[in-house]
Amino acid sequence: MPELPEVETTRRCLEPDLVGATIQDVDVRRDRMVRRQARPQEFRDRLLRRRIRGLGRHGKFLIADVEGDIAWVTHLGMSGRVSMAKPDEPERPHTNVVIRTDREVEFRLIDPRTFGFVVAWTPEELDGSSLGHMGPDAYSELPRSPVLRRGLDGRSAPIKALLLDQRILAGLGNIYADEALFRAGIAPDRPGGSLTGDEVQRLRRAIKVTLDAGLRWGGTSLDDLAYLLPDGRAGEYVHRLRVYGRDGEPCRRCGTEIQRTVLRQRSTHWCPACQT
DNA sequence: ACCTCCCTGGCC
DNA sequence: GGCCAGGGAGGT
Repeated sequence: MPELPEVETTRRCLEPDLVGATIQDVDVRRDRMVRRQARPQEFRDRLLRRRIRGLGRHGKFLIADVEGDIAWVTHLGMSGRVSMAKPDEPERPHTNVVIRTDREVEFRLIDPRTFGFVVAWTPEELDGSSLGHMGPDAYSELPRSPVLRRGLDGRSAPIKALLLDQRILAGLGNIYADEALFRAGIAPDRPGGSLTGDEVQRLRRAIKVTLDAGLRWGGTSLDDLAYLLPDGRAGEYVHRLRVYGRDGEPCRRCGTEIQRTVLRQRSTHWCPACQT
């Protein structure tokens, strides 16, 4: 489930331990995790003995700025999470990548489904990657509503699908897209181009409020606890979700039963009374 | 502008 | 045993 609030929460947790640290060891236990590297060996070679200068994020991508103009990029996919642990702490199952530095705790990427990945890219490779074709960050670069509206103009695809398209806006996933549409009072299957100026303004505001709330509560840890903060705590936003995963339960605002439908192969949760 | 597939684990 | 799951690339 890692979406923008989970990745940003992860970033904030990692920052004090990673920024300024020098990478001493790179251990890839599953080759699949470096599948986006042209040559798998390059991941290790480009990071070893280099210093981490900063830690950023764009959309759902975590980006470490490494000496030598290398971007160490981590994506958590569907089931990934990072754990910062002392080397003598037992490893959890599916610890697929371990990176040790000159600091006390090591970076462990745990990812059962291996949809996540790590990669060390040069600036040119980064530009040519999906990261290079990503829209503005939904949290730190959220465009004004007239700009957003131009992006939706003429689009017949459902607004839910457009919110998930990272080339338009980067960072929303299935949970926060549903939550933002509920807050905006907009039905998920509305064609993007059919939204009025007022509706786009409400949607923009709803995205901001939803992401802020998700961040404030440390992100969303669902029942399976696939996502946890790097220190092992659970994100508490799951208790404040308005629609996601609440199908069959009463709408918190009007009491109508929350519906679950499938839109573009993704589960979609919404209140048929509040969202039109 | 769509589907399909990549994986593993958990739940019914 | 079958179905479901936070994401995204790749092919048609």
